[in-house]
Amino acid sequence: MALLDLLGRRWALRVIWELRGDTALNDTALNDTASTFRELQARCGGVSSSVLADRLRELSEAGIIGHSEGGYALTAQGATLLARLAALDEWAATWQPPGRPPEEPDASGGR
Amino acid sequence: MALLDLLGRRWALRVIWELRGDTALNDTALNDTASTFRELQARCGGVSSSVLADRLRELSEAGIIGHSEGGYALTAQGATLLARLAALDEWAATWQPPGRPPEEPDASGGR
DNA sequence: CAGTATCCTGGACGATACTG
DNA sequence: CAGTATCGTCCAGGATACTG
Repeated sequence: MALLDLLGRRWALRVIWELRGDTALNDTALNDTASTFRELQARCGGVSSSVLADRLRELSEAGIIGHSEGGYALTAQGATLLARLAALDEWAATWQPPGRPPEEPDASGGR
Repeated sequence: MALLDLLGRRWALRVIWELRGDTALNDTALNDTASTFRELQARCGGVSSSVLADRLRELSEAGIIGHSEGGYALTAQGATLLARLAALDEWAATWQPPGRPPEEPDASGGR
């Protein structure tokens, strides 16, 4: 699945997660809750700007996020992806890796 | 999501995918369709044995796959994960990365 | 603020050889 | 067949400095 090439990269999922709530009404016009580069960087607690820029470009090219004056936000398509990811996240919450305590709800992008 | 640490690793998803169909009836007793190490290695077209062994151990520790006399198979828990992954795969099929032709259905584990 | 340009390093991955 | 043990390579990611 080529999708995993994208989402498996560090911070990719975290960026999407941090943009939950910032959803564009359509693919070109973003709403006013869009996050700026530095905002995202702060919310992702210390990604280096080079890496963040990489992820943002990749996700943009994939049509998952969009970029406008106001900043970055999920595209309509990105929002549908988020829904599926939420389902995975839900599974991960139920997930009981044998021998370890149940996972805390955690959206961290860290490895 | 720590889950991505696991699934993002090379071949991890491919292994799960190749085991689709080989589902244990419960977590300990595997059915007779379980795949052997060499079978899996062949189906994954050229993973080195060291890496395959790593993935199999990680996925086992995660309770996603199981190992018995007959070979490897998904656990009951692993099967529920597979379902969610299928939903993602489904999304990826609909996915239209702007500028590129629609994706072929592809379960390759390659990067 | 919003990125781009460089350089460096750890560790994942792959190949290969080996044991039981 | 079913793995384990070693070793070398390569590149994603991180740090940092810089431009507009």
